[in-house]
Amino acid sequence: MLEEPIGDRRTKRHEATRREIVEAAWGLARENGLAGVSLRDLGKRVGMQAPSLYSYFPSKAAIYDAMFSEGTRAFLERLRALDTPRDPKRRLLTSARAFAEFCVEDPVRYQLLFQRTIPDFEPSAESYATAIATLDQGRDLLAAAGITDGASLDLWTALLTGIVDQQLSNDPRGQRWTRLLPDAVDMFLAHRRKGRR
Amino acid sequence: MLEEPIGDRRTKRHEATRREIVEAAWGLARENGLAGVSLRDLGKRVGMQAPSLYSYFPSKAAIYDAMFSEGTRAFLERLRALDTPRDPKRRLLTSARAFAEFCVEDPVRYQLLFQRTIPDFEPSAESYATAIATLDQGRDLLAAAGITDGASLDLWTALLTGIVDQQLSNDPRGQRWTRLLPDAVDMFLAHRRKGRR
DNA sequence: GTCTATATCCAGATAGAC
DNA sequence: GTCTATCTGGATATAGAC
Repeated sequence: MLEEPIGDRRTKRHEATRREIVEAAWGLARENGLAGVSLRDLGKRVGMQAPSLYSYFPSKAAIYDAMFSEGTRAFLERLRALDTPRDPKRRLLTSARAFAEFCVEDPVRYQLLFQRTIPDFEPSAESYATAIATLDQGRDLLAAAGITDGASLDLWTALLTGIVDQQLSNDPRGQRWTRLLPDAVDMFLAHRRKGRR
Repeated sequence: MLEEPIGDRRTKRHEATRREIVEAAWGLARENGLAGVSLRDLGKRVGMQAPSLYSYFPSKAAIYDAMFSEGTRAFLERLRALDTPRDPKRRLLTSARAFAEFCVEDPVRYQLLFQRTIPDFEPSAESYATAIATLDQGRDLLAAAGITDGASLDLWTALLTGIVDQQLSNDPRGQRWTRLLPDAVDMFLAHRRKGRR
């Protein structure tokens, strides 16, 4: 029972460095784009030579994977932290705003999690499972707002992701599209009411 | 007046080869992704060595640029060929369908024209000007359907591009989202009528 | 764990013979 | 116009000394 704490300390140090590397990778990605992260630059940023990174990650893809799983975890926490107003309209708007804010506040994370445009990167099975569970959570959230049928879900996700996408593409630091969210919710819910009559 | 035809013939041959190269580039892009077009592969495909391509284009970016301008030209022609029904709803649906079809029928072209995710490629000033003129044409088309105020335009473009984007990302060869277009037009126009009351 | 040195591969672009 | 040969520079990853 004497060596265990030492092992723990080593493991902790190791873990801390891994986190440091991932953090630096986010920084590089925000500066040069996701595809612009090179192991040379990354090593430089954390103060080691590129090959030393292989003591912490078996490949570059593993670093992307760590970023991906960190992103999904953050998204899940954000969803869980939502309060759920009684009014369905408020409920839908709350979740829509949460999603839009999450996307807009970090475009690179949005790209990694939701756009999947990175060459040669597929999330590991483990990371992917977490992501799926998170999307289920999102679907539950919409169900709580009364949206359960497939066509409605598809129309709503198109509308919401369209707003986010236009915002990020055409006005990344403003609110030109996100401010339309209340209007979009009104439009969508009114249409659904009409459809049910 | 004797040498001119010869010069013409040379120019024509040159132009034909340029077109052949661009055509091959589209093919490669569809197979390996836009970023996956290499001059080596491209040369192989048209039956010459990579350096020979420089007799036809001054750089790789110039090839992308030729593709870009070809794409915008095709889009412009598509818009011009639209008939414009009297009924505003039909008019909006017609243009929406035309846009969605144009995007979905060639995802790589969509990516090049509308997503701009290519590393180190910016359209030349000339190509860009054509693109802007084309977008103006699109805006006129929406104006003809009665959409002129900024917020409405933004909401509509978000909805339409959201549908296209979800279609391409999640069901590239199906119609899961594009079939919602009539529903989307209904929803949007009903909301506008309500807003005007 | 970290380093240097290197392997391996691929890219775009250029030089110069023919 | 087309070729071969090469330049220049980038990437990920590995070998092996310390």
